[in-house]
Amino acid sequence: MDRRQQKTRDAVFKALSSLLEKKRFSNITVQEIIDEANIGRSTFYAHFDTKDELLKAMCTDIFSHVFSDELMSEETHDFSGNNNGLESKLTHILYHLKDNEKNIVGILSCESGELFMKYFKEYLSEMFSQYLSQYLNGVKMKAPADFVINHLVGSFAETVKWWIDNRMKYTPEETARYYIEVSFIDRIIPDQYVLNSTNKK
Amino acid sequence: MDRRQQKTRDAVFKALSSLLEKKRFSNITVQEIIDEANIGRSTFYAHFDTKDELLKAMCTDIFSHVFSDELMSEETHDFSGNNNGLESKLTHILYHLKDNEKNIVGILSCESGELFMKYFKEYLSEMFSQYLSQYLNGVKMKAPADFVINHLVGSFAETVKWWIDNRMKYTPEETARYYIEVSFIDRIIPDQYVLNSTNKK
DNA sequence: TATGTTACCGAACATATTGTTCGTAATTAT
DNA sequence: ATAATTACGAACAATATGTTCGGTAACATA
Repeated sequence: MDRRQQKTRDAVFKALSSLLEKKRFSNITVQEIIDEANIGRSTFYAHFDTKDELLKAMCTDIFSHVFSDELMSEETHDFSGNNNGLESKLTHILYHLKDNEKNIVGILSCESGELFMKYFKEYLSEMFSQYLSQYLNGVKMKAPADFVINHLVGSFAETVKWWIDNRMKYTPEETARYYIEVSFIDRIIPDQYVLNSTNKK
Repeated sequence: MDRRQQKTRDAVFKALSSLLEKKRFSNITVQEIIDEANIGRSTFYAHFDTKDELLKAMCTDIFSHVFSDELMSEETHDFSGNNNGLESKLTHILYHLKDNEKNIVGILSCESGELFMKYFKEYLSEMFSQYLSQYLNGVKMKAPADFVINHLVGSFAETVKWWIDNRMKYTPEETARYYIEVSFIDRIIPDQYVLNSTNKK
């Protein structure tokens, strides 16, 4: 990619991020973004068709780092704790989010976080579905499977939002622990399963 | 309130509700609302300063019915189940939401639900805080109290969204049951507490 | 029924935002 | 060096916002 393109793209992301700290997304004008990023009007529209596309691109950019290929794979080598690696996966996500702290805080603050959360949940949903598929059949619950997934995704997203709203004053490990503590994950992935895990085919 | 005012207000709410079924809130213009409601331009602005104020008024209107005074009080006479009336409270909320189904489905559909959810959570948060204040001190958990409240509120809100997205095909009782099933409420309000509840001062 | 009040109408207006076009200048890759 | 790509910025049409105001209709009260 041309350096100029990358430079423009970065400037726009940074500008939007900065503006989001002060006002909500829908009340930010393209002109403000242009001024803040210090680029030409036509340049903006050469990069993004609309303001919405810009936000989408920005979220996609962030999540491509947060949800790395490694993370999305079912193979995890950390089985510490009694939830078969899930907790370490979540901790991992939180660390990556912290790396992007400057951008994300802007997006989430000032009542504009809903759009970010929407995209975030899409990624989380895929991760949880893939990860839990091996367990869900064996669990006896009244609630439908999609409800269970939705619940786990939604409440982890809420956890992240709470964490960021609290300026990340808790460590990723603590935060992931809190989530596991209030979730019912121990009823889906019982300790027993971990003990027998070496015997699974 | 003047009948004309009420009539105009209703027409605007109905119009917005209808438009929200087709497109997201931020892409709806005041002109479209005016045309759909069949009112004069100046009339709209006499009622609402901005489009945002309109949505807020509409949500407040709905929630004033859903979160009735009776519901918000700590005194509940239904202690069936082992969660000291919480489940029946939630079921109650779901029934009221179903009464407003026509309006709510419009608000929640087409990627515009986030704003509704925001206001919804504010009400839920107050309810849960008030309701759980008597229990939280006695529970031994690592997670901070505000995290716990946030988790319960967020995941119930997610439950409601899931329920509505599924066209309310489950009954309020079933849905509340699913929520209680995946929550950790039984660790906050143990059965034992209910048995002793007649002895509390 | 008469009267004062209030709400609605709708056209017109200034202002602001959006998204496009195009000729020119600067930067980049080879 | 040079050809291709990108950024610039002014100008533009189209659309949306929020206000003003004179006239009309509906309301409450007596």
